[in-house]
Amino acid sequence: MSASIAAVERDTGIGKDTLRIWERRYGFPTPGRDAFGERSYPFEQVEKLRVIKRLLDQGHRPGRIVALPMETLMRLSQGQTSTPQKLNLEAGGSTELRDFLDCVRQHDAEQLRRRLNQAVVGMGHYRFITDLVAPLNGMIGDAWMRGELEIFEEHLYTECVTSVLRHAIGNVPQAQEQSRPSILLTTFPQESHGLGLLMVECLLALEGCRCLSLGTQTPLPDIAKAAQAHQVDIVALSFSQSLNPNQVFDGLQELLQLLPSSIQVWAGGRNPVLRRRPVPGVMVMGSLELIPGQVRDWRQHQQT
Amino acid sequence: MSASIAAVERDTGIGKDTLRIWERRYGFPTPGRDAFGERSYPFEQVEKLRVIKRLLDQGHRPGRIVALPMETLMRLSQGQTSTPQKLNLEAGGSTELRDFLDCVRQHDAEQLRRRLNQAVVGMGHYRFITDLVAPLNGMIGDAWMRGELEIFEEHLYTECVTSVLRHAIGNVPQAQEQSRPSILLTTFPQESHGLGLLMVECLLALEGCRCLSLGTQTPLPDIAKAAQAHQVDIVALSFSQSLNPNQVFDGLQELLQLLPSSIQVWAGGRNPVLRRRPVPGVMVMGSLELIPGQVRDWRQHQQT
DNA sequence: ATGGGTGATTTGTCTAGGACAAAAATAAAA
DNA sequence: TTTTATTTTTGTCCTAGACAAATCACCCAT
Repeated sequence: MSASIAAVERDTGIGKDTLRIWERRYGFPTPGRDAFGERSYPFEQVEKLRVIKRLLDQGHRPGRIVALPMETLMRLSQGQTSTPQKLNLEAGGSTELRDFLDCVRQHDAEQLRRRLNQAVVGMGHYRFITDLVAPLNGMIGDAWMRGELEIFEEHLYTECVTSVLRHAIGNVPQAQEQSRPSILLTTFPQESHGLGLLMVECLLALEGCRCLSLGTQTPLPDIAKAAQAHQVDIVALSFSQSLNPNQVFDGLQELLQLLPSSIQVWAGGRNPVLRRRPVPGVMVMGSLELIPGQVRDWRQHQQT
Repeated sequence: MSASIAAVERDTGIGKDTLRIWERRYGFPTPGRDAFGERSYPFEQVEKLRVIKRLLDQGHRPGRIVALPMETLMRLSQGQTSTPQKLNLEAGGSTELRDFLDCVRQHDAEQLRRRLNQAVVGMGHYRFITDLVAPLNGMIGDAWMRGELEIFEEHLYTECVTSVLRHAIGNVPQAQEQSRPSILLTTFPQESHGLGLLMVECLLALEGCRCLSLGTQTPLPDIAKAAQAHQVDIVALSFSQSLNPNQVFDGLQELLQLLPSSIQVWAGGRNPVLRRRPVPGVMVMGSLELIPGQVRDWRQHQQT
């Protein structure tokens, strides 16, 4: 059971060049060679690389951790939470959130979906997203970071929430054709995570915006073309943690050049680069709660 | 207006290695160099590369087309249809289908969604998928191949259909907890196209199967883990044209090894490799219409 | 004409090691 | 303590060569 360098890149998100140079610099990984002299990564090393990737996303540096033994890495993973929000830590999430998490752990998709649907009705769309889905996403992400959750369990969760959210969006009264701002939603080509986008779409629709989603992974030139074809006021993008920070930064700058200055660019999501290295001209939405205010600001500013 | 090699890879889907070797072999592209000696691709060349990528997906070979002037490439794009189905050609699709296509061309998402929703109610779920969505997908794909449709227009279409389909699936009476076969649905990691999966999910749900979708892009080991954790009877996978045939073939074989032989693997989608090089042990669903029959077959076979 | 080999060509992906700018960490100065 | 300069770290790009697998082109026999 061993994988080619391309397969490892795909499964870990670490580039081929990087894998090769780690081998040279840090002495890990140490792939064998197949009959053709090509690198062949044993399964355990791929597992370890995935743990390393997690830790890198958390802020650790390669030189310090790549050569470490698996055991030490696991210990590092345990003690840490990606978002140092006191809220999550002190209570380990409210009891209600824990119930949802337990559904995921027990693979009970039916019940999870049922409860989510109840929550939408009970809490209303806005709070459902800000107070339930958003923190749950964080908890799921953290649990996965700590290795407590399998990837397929996260997928199952994502699929359930997606389905419920899409249904919820369908129930938001459609904005008028001419209502503004009209907003184009999508993600960059490498970004396959579409849940954040859906949450934003719902919140924007609640504010009476005209939403136009292209789904995930739209090439940059096409984002620009769509924005102009539909004459939108704002382009909203979502960036998950998994994205390469450089590509996010470069991509945003490139996109700004492709768009007329009259169209604003809003960026949100958990990707650390947004806070660490803000791109001039891009409005960074640090939190979902800021969205309604931003929409109101836009409208005020536009009326003048 | 010029792009780095990483940006070109992102926007065209052509790998860095490939871009460099085309330059050496075919004399195109001919990027300039920036202040650091790194390749800098002019905008027009990126455009041309995207056209080339389209033609490659259609079956053309690099050696024949990469060096050709833009004008010739455009002419090549025009005359061709990917699926030589007489049906599409002779009438250009029924007039009803054409109406939907026009909605896409005119960027009228609202009307498209409205009409799709009407169609679901009017035709029923089954025929909506087999007689409307499936051929429409084909027409949209062909139009894109011919360069008549922008990528963002295709994205908009996909997003609309996805939304309508998800809503439709919500209305299919949920199968009993214990009903069988229970089926796990997902795609391979490289495959981001989730529409086919949704169509299949809907058809299977109509047949009373217990569907469990993981969404797109699940790593192979996790597909196997999920299948065993949920004790499904069948793993159903969808493969679009864009996927690398090798990866499909290798991936399917690898998956079979990870799964116990009691779990069947069903594969569907437009990817040519499925028909050209069938994988022993994998049931290939050449057409959506075959699904109900296959489910019935499974049940009969299982009762014995 | 059509089906089935066989050799030649095409093509993507891998390998090697070197180079260097940008980011991050550390040390030094205010 | 804050600011500035210097060192280290780190990812990505570079060149150039190699080769297996897929595909084409050709010939032969049915």
